[in-house]
Amino acid sequence: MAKDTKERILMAALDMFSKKGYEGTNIRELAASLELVKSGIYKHYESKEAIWNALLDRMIAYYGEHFGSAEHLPPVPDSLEDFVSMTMRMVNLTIHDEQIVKTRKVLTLEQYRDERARDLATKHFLTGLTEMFTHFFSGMMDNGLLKKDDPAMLAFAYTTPVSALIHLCDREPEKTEDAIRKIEAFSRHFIKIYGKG
Amino acid sequence: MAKDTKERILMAALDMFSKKGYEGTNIRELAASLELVKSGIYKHYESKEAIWNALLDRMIAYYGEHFGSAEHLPPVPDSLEDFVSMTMRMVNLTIHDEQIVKTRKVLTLEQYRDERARDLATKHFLTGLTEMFTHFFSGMMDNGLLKKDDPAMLAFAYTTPVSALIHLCDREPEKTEDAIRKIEAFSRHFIKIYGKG
DNA sequence: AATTATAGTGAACGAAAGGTCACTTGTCAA
DNA sequence: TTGACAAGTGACCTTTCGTTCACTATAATT
Repeated sequence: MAKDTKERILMAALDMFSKKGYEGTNIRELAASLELVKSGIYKHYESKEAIWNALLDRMIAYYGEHFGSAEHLPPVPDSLEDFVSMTMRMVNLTIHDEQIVKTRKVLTLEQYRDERARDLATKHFLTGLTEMFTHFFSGMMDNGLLKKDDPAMLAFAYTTPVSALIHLCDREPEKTEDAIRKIEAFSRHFIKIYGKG
Repeated sequence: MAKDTKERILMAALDMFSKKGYEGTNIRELAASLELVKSGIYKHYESKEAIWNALLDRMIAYYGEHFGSAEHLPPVPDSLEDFVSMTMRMVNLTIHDEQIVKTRKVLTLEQYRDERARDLATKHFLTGLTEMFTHFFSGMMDNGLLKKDDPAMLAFAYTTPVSALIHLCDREPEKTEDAIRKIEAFSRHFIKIYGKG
């Protein structure tokens, strides 16, 4: 009679949805993975769709808390080397944190079916990262670390290649090491082009 | 008693798979969309999975024919303006050709479930484009249009942002015009940075 | 003209899906 | 100690799924 069953269901759902998609997931299997019988699930959620909605609520809230505001952002890098290592720290987190990986996969799989998933996908994959790095690049131009340019354009040009390789890791985890090396190489290429000095 | 029913089934499957995914697609509905009764499908394909495999065969073959070899590539651009307009032509094709859009969506939805879809997804979304533009950039460096640099790195840095916006169009078609403008802006930014003269 | 292969129909099937319900069990408050 | 409630069980229900099959209609072949 664990009190955290409701939470465990949510995490198991995230896991299964990320592997098989919403339609491919069935409640019996989900229950079994928690050593529970399917009717037990319905003590905590009234339907499969309710689980899905709760999960999306959670993902949206999590995103808002961790990436939505400027307070959780690292400080603007004070050297180009610092900028590279900040990127690599973020990349390593986002590639190796299972929960984040599963969240990306779920959003990838359900983006055409669910409007809220679609919107969150765009934030996760594009606009969120761009805004975040627009902030950094703005600061780094004031810093004198980067040549003056359109920070939003640079952020777009910087984050989307990184994002493409993160997606590659999600798709083909065996290429992770390679991808990380490539991200670092790209990062260094980038500061060589846009960096001052 | 149309002879092309087998082909029409494949196209209807591409359509439904791209909207609802493989698991979310059911044979009754697929048949109905062709004004056929579900058992009629089984006169042409022995199972749902057989349809899926035939569709993947088709997509793989199509990719090989159209993007796999250098013969279908446009010539290396002979001016930077030509390069931008070549990009925009390609982008417009890939965003507006329904078949290509659906193919991308299907690969997006099934990449974690099916190994062949996974491999084709990587080609479609990353390596194929990169190789193609490596070829162009190589030529344009010989041309004297671009500064000497690592053409593969430039291709990666150029195609992944474009690709990100193409994905955005797939996800949120109402943003297509905006995305196209942004691609052109990025393209011009890119040649300003890397172009010679 | 008779035959045969092909395309399509409609009813039916078994399996698996999501969901309900009466019931049991363990926990905690009164 | 008892009562109430939350958590979990197992049997069961309905619907939907993929698939099969006996049958019909049509077009091509002999």
